[in-house]
Amino acid sequence: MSNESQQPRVRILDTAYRLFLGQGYNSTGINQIIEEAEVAKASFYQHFKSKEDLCVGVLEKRHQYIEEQSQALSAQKRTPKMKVLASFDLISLLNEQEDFRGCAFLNILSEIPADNTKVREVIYAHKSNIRQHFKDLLQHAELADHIYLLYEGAFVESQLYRDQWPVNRAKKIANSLIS
Amino acid sequence: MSNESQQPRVRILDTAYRLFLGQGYNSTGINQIIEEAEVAKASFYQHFKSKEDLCVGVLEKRHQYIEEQSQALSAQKRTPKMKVLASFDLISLLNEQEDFRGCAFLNILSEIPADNTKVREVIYAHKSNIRQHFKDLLQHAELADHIYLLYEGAFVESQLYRDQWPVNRAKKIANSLIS
Amino acid sequence: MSNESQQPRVRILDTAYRLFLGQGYNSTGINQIIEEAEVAKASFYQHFKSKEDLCVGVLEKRHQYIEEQSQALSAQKRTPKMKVLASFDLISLLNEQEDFRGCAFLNILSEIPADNTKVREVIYAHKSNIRQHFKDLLQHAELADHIYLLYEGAFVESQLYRDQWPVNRAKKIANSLIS
Amino acid sequence: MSNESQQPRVRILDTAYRLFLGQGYNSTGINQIIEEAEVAKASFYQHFKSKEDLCVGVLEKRHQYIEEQSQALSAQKRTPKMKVLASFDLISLLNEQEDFRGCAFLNILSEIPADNTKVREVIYAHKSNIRQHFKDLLQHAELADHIYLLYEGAFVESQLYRDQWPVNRAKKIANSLIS
DNA sequence: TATGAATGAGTGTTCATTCAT
DNA sequence: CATGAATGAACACTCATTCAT
Repeated sequence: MSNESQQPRVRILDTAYRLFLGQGYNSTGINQIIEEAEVAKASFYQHFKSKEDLCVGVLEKRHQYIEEQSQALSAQKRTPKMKVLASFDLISLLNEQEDFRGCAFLNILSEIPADNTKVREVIYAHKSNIRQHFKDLLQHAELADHIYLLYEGAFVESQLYRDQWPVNRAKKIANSLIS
Repeated sequence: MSNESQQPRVRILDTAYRLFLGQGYNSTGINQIIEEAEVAKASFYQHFKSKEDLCVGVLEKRHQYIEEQSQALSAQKRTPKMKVLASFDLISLLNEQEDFRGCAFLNILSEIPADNTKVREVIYAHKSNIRQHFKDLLQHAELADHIYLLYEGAFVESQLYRDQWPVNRAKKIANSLIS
Repeated sequence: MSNESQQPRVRILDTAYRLFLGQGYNSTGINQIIEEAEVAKASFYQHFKSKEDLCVGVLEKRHQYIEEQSQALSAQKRTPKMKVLASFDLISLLNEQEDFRGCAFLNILSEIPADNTKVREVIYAHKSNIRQHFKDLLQHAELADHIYLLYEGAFVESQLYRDQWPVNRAKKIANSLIS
Repeated sequence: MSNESQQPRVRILDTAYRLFLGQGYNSTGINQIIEEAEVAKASFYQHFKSKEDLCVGVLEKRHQYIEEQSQALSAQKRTPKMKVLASFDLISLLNEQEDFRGCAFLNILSEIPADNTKVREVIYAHKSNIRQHFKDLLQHAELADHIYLLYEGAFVESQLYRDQWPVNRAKKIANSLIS
């Protein structure tokens, strides 16, 4: 499927998604995006009113992807416990597929100014969603947050160590925690 | 104590420390640093051969600060368990003092290119040190990593939620985990 | 004809041409070029991806100019011998017009790092072209190179002595060499 | 013989000589010189009041070296003709030893502003000296300048072509010119 | 709707030189 | 005599964004 067979907006979003995740938000310039997406600069600003706006779009796309993968992995499992543990498999999968780039949401959280409300809200929504997901499955708020913190810690640490050990460890712990 | 009463190198490092932590690495330009540190641009490059080099300096300073604070809080405690729990108090303290900016090391990890070895190594060393700290105190590798992942998760999540709940939760869990 | 009546790319090239020839490549900064060409800095980099790229452009423009002048002078002459001798008149003309700045190609050859392939190739192509020109006219390779070396020597020495004597002498010798 | 066993002035001069010839005048910064010469910055300015001043020193040293080599090659020859031809062997030698960097005097002539009288005079003196050398040997002003122009052309062209052909050709021509 | 030329403000870095000690 | 810290100005280059066509 060639680049030109897609709508400009889609091409921009796909390209930015790939670049923001692969090399970071600040390290990715508008020029690189429009060049690789093969769109004109003004076309870009027709579809996204700013780089920040694009960032929101990318994070929403990422959210959707994470959701899909999560549900795909979860669907094969029968018990809530196994569904929870599947979340850690998702991190493993992303680490492998994307060479330990870590959590796109947390990375961008570190890159944007603290007062960037719009982007922060998308990140907040995504993470709250995951947190709630654990709560829904486990029906035990404290345990859910325990798992959630392990999940987040494992994600961020596997990026730092460029190794799956934090995920493996966290999953093992989670397994022992959930009755 | 006025700005000029310090050595230029100290002024640069202090300023960069404050700015990198407060507004991020990429959002802080050399120009802002030298202006607020009141040094000439070439003076800056006499003391630090690049911005990356300064970043290493800042992270080392941060490491030192974290160590000092950690030991100060830890010194008041008698048992290993209480010393471990004191680590969570340190996050609480930093969150309060620095308005939930999160972990400087993880933030910068997200900001730099993945192949920046020098900076990554400082970050790696700092985090490995903390991980080892828990291992030394608890004499139980698995438990130590459990605590470590909670610690990291709590740090990163309190930045996102701009709230102490993740630290409080993590500390409470840690308290129950350690016999 | 005012500056603004031209396209930005043309204004940049004309300005750089004038400055590189008049004051040297390294002594001419991008800032001076864009200021005198009355274009924004980013506009410059839209048309030329680097200073080196601009240098290539300037040398190509110079090549064109030399060719035109050479053919203009040559066209009036009937015999190959007279056409060869006209080449020396070209040096005289340039020396007068441009105050003995010497050969732009050789000057820039001295200014750029030895491993700058792109620029070197333009210089090489220009000089090879001149050398071949003599060979074509004289149909005698050894004689042609003899003339070529005198031509180059005359160009470079008139720059040093800020005087036409080397050109006059070289032309006289050439006259006596060609049957 | 270690670096420190020499006087500072000598170390600076030797280093600058090597660097100016090897990588060019403008591409060589004061910092690189003092670093490789292992002298303090202020020590440098004690011995040379400016970079231009150092340049004069380097060119004088170069002049001396060329003279010595020239006389060494010349001394073995008996006739004036053979002594003249030895000059071309010198270029060959330098091309080999110094990887076709060309004539240091002409290179620097191209690098400095046209109004730099002090440096120009050293260059002028050196070249006048060579020109006079040919006149003295040949006792025939026109022939001497013919050889001189070939000599200069050969020097500059072997730099451009990174090949000995111009020197070989020029020497052969000179051989046939001198009775 | 789509374009690409144009922009001002900024990036990190290096220059040759001076000065207090 | 020797030092190394300090400097202002300049370096080549990139940023996200706008606007006339």
